[in-house]
Amino acid sequence: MRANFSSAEQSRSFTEQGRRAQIVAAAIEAIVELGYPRASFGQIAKRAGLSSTGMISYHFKNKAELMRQVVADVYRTAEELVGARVVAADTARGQLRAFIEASADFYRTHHPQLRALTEILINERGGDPVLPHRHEIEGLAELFRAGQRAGEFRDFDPHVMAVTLRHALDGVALRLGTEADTDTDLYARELATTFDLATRASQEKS
Amino acid sequence: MRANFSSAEQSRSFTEQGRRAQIVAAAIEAIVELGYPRASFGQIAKRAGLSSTGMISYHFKNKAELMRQVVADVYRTAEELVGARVVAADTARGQLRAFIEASADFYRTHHPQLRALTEILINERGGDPVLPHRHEIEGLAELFRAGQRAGEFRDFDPHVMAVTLRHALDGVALRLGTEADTDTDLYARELATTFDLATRASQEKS
Amino acid sequence: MRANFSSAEQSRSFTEQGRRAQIVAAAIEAIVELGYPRASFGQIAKRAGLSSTGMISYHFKNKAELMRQVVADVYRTAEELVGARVVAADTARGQLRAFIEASADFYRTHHPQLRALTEILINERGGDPVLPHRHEIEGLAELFRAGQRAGEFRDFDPHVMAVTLRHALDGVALRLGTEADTDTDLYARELATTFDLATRASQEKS
Amino acid sequence: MRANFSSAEQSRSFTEQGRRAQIVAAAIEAIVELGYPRASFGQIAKRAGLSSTGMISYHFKNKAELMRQVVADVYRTAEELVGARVVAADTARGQLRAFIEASADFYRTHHPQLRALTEILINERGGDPVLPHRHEIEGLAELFRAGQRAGEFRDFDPHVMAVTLRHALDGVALRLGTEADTDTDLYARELATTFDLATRASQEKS
DNA sequence: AATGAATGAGTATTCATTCAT
DNA sequence: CATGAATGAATACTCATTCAT
Repeated sequence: MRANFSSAEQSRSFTEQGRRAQIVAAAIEAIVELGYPRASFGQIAKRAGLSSTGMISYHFKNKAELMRQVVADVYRTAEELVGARVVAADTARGQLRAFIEASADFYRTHHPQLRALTEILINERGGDPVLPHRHEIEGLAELFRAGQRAGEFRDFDPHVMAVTLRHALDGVALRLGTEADTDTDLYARELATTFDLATRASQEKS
Repeated sequence: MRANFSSAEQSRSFTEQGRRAQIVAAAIEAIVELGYPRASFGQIAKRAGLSSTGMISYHFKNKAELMRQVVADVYRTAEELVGARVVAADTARGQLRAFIEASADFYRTHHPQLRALTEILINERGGDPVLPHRHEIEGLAELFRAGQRAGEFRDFDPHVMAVTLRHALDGVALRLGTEADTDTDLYARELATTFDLATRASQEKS
Repeated sequence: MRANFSSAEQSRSFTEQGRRAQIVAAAIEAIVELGYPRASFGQIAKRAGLSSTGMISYHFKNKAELMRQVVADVYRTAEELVGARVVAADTARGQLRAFIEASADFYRTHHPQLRALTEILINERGGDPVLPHRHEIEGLAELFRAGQRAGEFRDFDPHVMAVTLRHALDGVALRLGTEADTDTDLYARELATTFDLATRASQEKS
Repeated sequence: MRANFSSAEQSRSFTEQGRRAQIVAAAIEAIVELGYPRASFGQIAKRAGLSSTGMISYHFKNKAELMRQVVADVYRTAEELVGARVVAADTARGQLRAFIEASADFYRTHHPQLRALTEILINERGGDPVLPHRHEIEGLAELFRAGQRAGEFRDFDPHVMAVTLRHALDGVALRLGTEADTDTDLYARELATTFDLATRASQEKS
């Protein structure tokens, strides 16, 4: 009954995992609609179809723990979707382009999740949740370093470039929230070209 | 009346303007120290040397109005400092570099203001405050368009590039808040090179 | 059925009686560690090795009923241990001394029970639970009256003296909770002398 | 306007001191009527004539701080009333008797305060509030030591006797709460005799 | 007999805002 | 201008109790 919970995660059956996922989804909804500071347990419970905020506390020790779960879930999903496409590419340039395009796709298909993630990371400070972001930037920096070693990329600071790309992508996510008509494909193409030009070794063919 | 504002800001003569500026400064302090959701009137009053929150309500109709004032003040200062250095350059490429370097300088010298601005813009939604950000992006896009018309820049989407640059710079500001040892000069140099490479008209065929 | 109760208390055979005793013991632990107001069903269940508070409600109609059971259990145990030593003495003076010494021994060997009892009696009011305390004081008063009839004790108010002794002993119990190094033997000796002097018929004219 | 606040303390004028005293009084009422665990801010506010619990938090940082204030107030009053009568006596025996009688009087005239004090001290553990009690016991022990040095008292452990007396008196206070018809004068006389007999040097005349 | 989920009332505390002085 | 008191709603979180399984 609880063996196949990973597929039941989206269902309405009230298993522990199901309820937790339901509450996480409601938290994302609430943050996107109201903004982090107004995403109270009351609002989250309402969106989760719960009759009282007590149930949230029953499933999550803390508000902080709930938020940590939101962050972890979004990161996990993003890494699964983006990572698969990055490793499928064989050159560093190809991986960079794949990363940017897969990220943009992820923003388009999961933009509430992304918006919620951004708000939480900005507002929940001093705790652990920022760490994953740092972890992700390190992964990007490593990609850049590998490309530099392979002679595909010019000589730039990999960490700074990783931060730049990461936040440029975050910017797209934020646009998606406020400008409904944002064309993600355009952004993806432009960003891919922009960072290709900015990173490639000068003698490379485009 | 507004010419000697910066010197009156620190004085003890509590003109209407002075009090407002004092409260705005205290709000920035509070947001930076506590984060937007915990920057209450109580905390702001304490930092402004006021013994009651009533005075804040007396000078600002709303909390939203206070936040709007913070945003407006930071934008005005930034535009003054950055704008002066941008117009001093004669080519579009030079202006782009000047913009990036001046922005980085501004972040270094005004990074609490920047941090507060970012937090407010993320959290305070649905109202006017986002408009200035949009206005600034339009200015950047115009700079890009002018450079393209002059043949200095390659053919890219000016709006997307403006958003990308804007958020890449925001990323630096966010780093400054969480990583104390961030080297703004390094970021400035790297970003200038990055966006120069990403925007300039191709010198070699590609 | 109740003869081998103390050994069944630790066993894993969860007879009705065993479960109830287990919960009562956990309640005592919780009260001692957290104080009465924080000794919630959750804390009690955790200490009883139960995974849900529902089981407590299953075995006890009320929180009040559980507390009443705690009080009753402690009283029964105390009366058994102390009573045995009191009746073994043949004079009233001897019985008084035996009572004090046995009580002090009981506090030393059962001081969590005593602490829990005290906290419950103070906080749980308006119900029956205070009655046993009154009953015990009546027993003490009777001891004093018998001693007075026998000419062993001077003429004092037996009820007041019973209350005085009862609470003086309670004081020792409270000390044991807060001052870890309390010397029960010293207290026992001093109290025995004190109340012997305070109660015995005068040997010299006064 | 605020100069004579000590007389205005009981008045209905809304000075800071007056409001605090009013809330302290309401807290005592609530504890006596409902017991410590049910003496919530809501109940206290109701008894203080306040329309919301927010006002209590406005005047007291914490519930703990409010309770600490209750304890401090009751101790201060008791020390004033009892201390005056103790120092008026010239022998240690006289001081002991004066202490017991003054304490009993205080319990009679201030028994809600005493009841509240006892409940707080039992339930609020681990904090500072217990310290005054310890301080008071030290004072009693000092009285006993002085009497022993003067040859008025026999050789007993002054600390144990102080604890015994202190808790015997507490017992009277507790009786007053549950047995409405308790005769404080009887208790005072009996306790005075009891502890006189228990402490006096054997050759002393009574 | 036992579990875990659910409920709904209750907890202290914080908040922006108002108002009399 | 400024204060401090007051309001009332909102906050996260805990609780005893119930109930389906």
